Amino acid sequence: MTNANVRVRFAPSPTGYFHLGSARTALYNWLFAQHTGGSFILRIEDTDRTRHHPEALPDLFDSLRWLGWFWDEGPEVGGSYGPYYQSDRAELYRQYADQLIQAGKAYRCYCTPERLAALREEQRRERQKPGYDRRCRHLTSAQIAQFEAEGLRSVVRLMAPTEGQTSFEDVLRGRIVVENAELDDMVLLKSDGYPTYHLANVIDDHLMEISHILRGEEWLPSVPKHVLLYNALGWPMPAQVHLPTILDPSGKGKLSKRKQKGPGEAERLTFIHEFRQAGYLPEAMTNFLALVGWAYDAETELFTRDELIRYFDLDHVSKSPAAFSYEKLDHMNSVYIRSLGDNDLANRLLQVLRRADLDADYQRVLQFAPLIKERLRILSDAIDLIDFAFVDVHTIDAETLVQKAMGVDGTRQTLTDSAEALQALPSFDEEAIEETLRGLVGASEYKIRDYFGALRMALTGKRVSPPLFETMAVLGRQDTVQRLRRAAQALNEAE
RNA sequence: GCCCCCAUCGUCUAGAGGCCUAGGACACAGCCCUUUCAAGGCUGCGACGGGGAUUCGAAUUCCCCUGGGGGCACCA
Repeated sequence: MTNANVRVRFAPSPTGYFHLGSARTALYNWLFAQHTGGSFILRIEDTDRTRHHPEALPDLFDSLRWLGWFWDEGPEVGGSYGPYYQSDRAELYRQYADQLIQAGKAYRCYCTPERLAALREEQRRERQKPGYDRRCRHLTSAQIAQFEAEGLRSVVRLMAPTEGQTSFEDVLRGRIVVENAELDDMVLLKSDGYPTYHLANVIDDHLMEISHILRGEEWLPSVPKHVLLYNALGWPMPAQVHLPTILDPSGKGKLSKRKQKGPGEAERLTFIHEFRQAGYLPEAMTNFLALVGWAYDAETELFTRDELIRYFDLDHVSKSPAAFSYEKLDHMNSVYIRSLGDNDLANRLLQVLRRADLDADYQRVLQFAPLIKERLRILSDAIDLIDFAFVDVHTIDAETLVQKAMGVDGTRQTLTDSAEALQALPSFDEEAIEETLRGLVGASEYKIRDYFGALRMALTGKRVSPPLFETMAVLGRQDTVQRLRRAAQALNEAE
């Protein structure tokens, strides 16, 4: 399907950092626009002045660009349907609100927040449906004049029908019908003069000529109210597509926008910048997120960006909520890391290592890249894996250095023998190292596992490391021999 | 409480009446490979929530129940 008239928007409100749930919504909008050749619009719904978070916007823009989901219109890129910040459009919303009042389709309500809270409280106690009781719906002009004279603050409410039904078509879910009695007179304009989501979103979607609304399922219940608004304004409604919720990994409840502890005490990653920081690849994030709520066929899970764009369609978007699996993301990320070229990987690792305060140099990282490539789930795994290569002295605990089967003397002997043999090698390359060391193990009474274990420990200070011979070759003769000798020395001192 | 949405392995899913003794992936278990850890290979475990109805035939259609999720603000 190619339709240049497709215009979709991602419309977050800047109240916090860009998180997984919003990201999936943004992605589907972006993919749908790319797929259809339409436009992807970014609009900032900043009409709640009390919840504005100063870092939200920079975080959002950085994250979207990092992911490569560029917007065709919106902040920092412009467009002919602006402004793209709702706070800059406030006057517009007031005009439409006035227009609705003039037409008798909306009215001013002078009820105080306190009265409304008390009303809700009472309704809750009486087990009644919460909702505005429409007290101000039929004020006389005299009453209105009096309230205005008293300087009472007011909001504008929609005059919703009390009987009949309202229905609409959701692309994924089909026809949805609700009783108008369930709807109440929603606030369109707040007392501070700013619009509510409902008013602003309807007006902007219309004026910006949005063709499809792809948004989270949590908006489904408010669509009937929007239908009323579109009707009151005499506008056609864009196609509605309500995306399934992303659930917490446990499958219990919506994925939180805030920090959440996983099993154990580990804090789960929530914000996109955290995934970036941890070393998830934007390609993998895009691929994985696309699959939370959409599938191409029974088999395929790995998609390039272009394939995603080519294959993505609304027909295969799922209706049921999906739990977010961090394990599967990790797996996919590791697949993407393994597919990276050595230079590419080295460049990405360099940043991660330096951020971890390691004095890493490109050449050495490049040499390690192929050795650790298949051992990384996320880029920051590299820190634990090869930090030893970028520190001069590492203290090795004699306790762990000594192999049980070899004893202190045996371990020390192994280290010095190996150091000597390696020192004497004509050529210090991987093959020569392996041949020599295997020869030494064969001549000794020890098992390969123990023998190499001691060397690994001496060299890296770890039980787990990249392959031994390759690591030695990367470290070089001098460094390797020195590490082995220092370790042997440490055993002397420990005695 | 009321309203809306949803329902296949533990999780993500394929499945649009016979191709299904239900396929793939993650996770998990075992074996192989192996200098550690990974990666890789092989094998295994494992699901159509329940009940009716339609039909020659239902995971696929309809109804009820149950379960899960979401919503009921001068927040978006």
